[in-house]
Amino acid sequence: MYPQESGTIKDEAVDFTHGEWALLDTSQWKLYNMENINHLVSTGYHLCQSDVISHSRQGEELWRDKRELIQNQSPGSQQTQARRKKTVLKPSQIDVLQASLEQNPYPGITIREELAKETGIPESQIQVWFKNHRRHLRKGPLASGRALEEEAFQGQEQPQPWSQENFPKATRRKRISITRSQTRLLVEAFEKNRFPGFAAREELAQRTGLPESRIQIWFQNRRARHPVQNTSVPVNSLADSLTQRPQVTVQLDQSNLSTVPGTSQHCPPSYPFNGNQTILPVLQQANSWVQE
DNA sequence: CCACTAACCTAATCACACC
DNA sequence: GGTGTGATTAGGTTAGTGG
Repeated sequence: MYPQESGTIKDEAVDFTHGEWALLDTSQWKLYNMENINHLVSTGYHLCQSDVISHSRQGEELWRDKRELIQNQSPGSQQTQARRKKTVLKPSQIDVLQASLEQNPYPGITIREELAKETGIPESQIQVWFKNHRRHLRKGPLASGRALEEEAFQGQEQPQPWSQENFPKATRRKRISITRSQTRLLVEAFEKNRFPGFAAREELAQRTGLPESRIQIWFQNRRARHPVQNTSVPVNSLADSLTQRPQVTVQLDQSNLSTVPGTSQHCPPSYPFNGNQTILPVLQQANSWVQE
């Protein structure tokens, strides 16, 4: 049944022109998202959980990126930066970081700043580098494939030599205090766009005098503590759930997700699937509207 | 095309100041 | 002790780079 036709969600979904994307705000995007789901259901398209979640997540990303791309475009500007440009580390820099990682995978702010000085890499990027590389230590440098992951999962629980407890407690960055006026600027920006890209964060950094990395953290904390507000319109409140924590937990019946044996091949779950998965009330609701 | 990985996200939690 | 909020973490995802 899936895919019923040769088309994909992407093929079926309504898209906008470049100019139309620019005009979309958050709630309009959500409406767009839900109307696509409705459309797919009404045309008999078979959707599984991962489709909806994945499409919704990708959709918001897409919307976010397209919107930012367009908003940031000024006449004559080259390319917009939704993300920081990916830095390619030199072998000499990697050597320094690798040596430090082997000594202590949880370097405090002092060590990170020393490494920043030595390598010329910004401290915030060093922090990210350590975070990304600690997972190699946990999984093992060769365990990148799915088969290897499963093998590791089935294996015995082993004492983790790289566990945080085995290392001295890292000294934290000194907590910065954000003034009222800085907060006002940040909140203002947050209300316009909850996901500022690199360029937008840099601009905010300039305007507030705060480091870009702290602004990124501020937005992360803010998003977590100020979830998207529900409106009175049902379609919005429903779509809100797509970007927030799932709201219902149900016992999943695999047959509800697919009528075809071996569907997992077509429709692999985006997240580890344990049969007691928390899912979104999207399809149910979407179906009920279609039936009206 | 595909593996690798920097950059980014959420969620949970820690830490600390302030009341 | 409760609250607010900046900082850190794990784990998942996205997207650029290079073989």
